[in-house]
Amino acid sequence: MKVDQVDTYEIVKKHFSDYLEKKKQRKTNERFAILKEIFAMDGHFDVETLYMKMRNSNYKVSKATLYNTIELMLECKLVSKLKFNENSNIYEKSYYFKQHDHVLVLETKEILEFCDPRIEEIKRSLEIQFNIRIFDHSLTFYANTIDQIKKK
Amino acid sequence: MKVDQVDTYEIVKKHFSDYLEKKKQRKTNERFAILKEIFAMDGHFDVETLYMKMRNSNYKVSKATLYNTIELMLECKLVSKLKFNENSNIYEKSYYFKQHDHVLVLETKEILEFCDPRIEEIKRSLEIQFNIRIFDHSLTFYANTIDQIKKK
DNA sequence: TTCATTGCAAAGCGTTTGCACGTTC
DNA sequence: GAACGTGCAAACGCTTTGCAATGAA
Repeated sequence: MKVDQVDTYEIVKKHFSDYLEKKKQRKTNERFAILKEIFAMDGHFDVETLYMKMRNSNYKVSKATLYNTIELMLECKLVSKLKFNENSNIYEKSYYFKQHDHVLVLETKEILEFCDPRIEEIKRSLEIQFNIRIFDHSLTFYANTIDQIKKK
Repeated sequence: MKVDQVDTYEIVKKHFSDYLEKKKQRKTNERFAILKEIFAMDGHFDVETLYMKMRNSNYKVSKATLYNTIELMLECKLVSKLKFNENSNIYEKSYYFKQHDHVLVLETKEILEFCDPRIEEIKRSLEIQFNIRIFDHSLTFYANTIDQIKKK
């Protein structure tokens, strides 16, 4: 099922709204404007880009508010934070995507996504081996295109 | 074979020395003092801790030099950078350890290490699927101890 | 002698904080 | 009308940079 952007926004808006209510947080225009902007972007984004986009939109917000709001979205899983390198945090909207991992292609700066069941198997082995309960993971592969290899 | 610290230092010193020569970089006392300090520490370290240790040692260096030197060690694989969270970069000496991944245990702040051949299998699958050449990866699991689960 | 490397302090950069003002409940 | 949320600018913490002095080759 392909869901267009308007529908997507309405659904995540309800999700966010419910979360705010549950946490007794206020439903401000800023928060919904940010949510809308994030879900209108495709793929991944960083705070600076989001900030610029909102400057140019009809609803300007400060960076403080952006960070505060993204924090709320992280809590309710509408957004997830990717830790590719320590100088630039990248986020992605996450509501409609099942859990996945990433491949960074260096030359093209592409972020490929994949989902491999063997991760889950490794997780189970580790839980038994160390007697722990794993609740999250982060896996990123770094790659070159074949073309790049040939050039070298 | 168990290698004691002195031997370890002599071997990595040669490795580092060779690398500096190859890259036409100077062999300064600071660089070797930092190498010695890192390989005398066990496990992982952050820049601040290393800086403090060196302050109290008989060879004081500036942070600028520390960062510069660590950069060189990253290049020649004597040290690797762990990206657990964006506020605190953690490094580990890496010459004698084969490639491995990490499990962070939240309550105890333990860093467990493991090595699982299934990662290599996933890597090969991705290379074929996306027609790319993967040269590195980063995998971290986040866990709680079973005790912690029970307390909740 | 030459010029890479160093130490120091200042600058950068992304993120957080403090406070007065504005808005939701 | 009582907080909570916001914008702004200043503070933060880690890392990098600029520059004069040092020292490896």
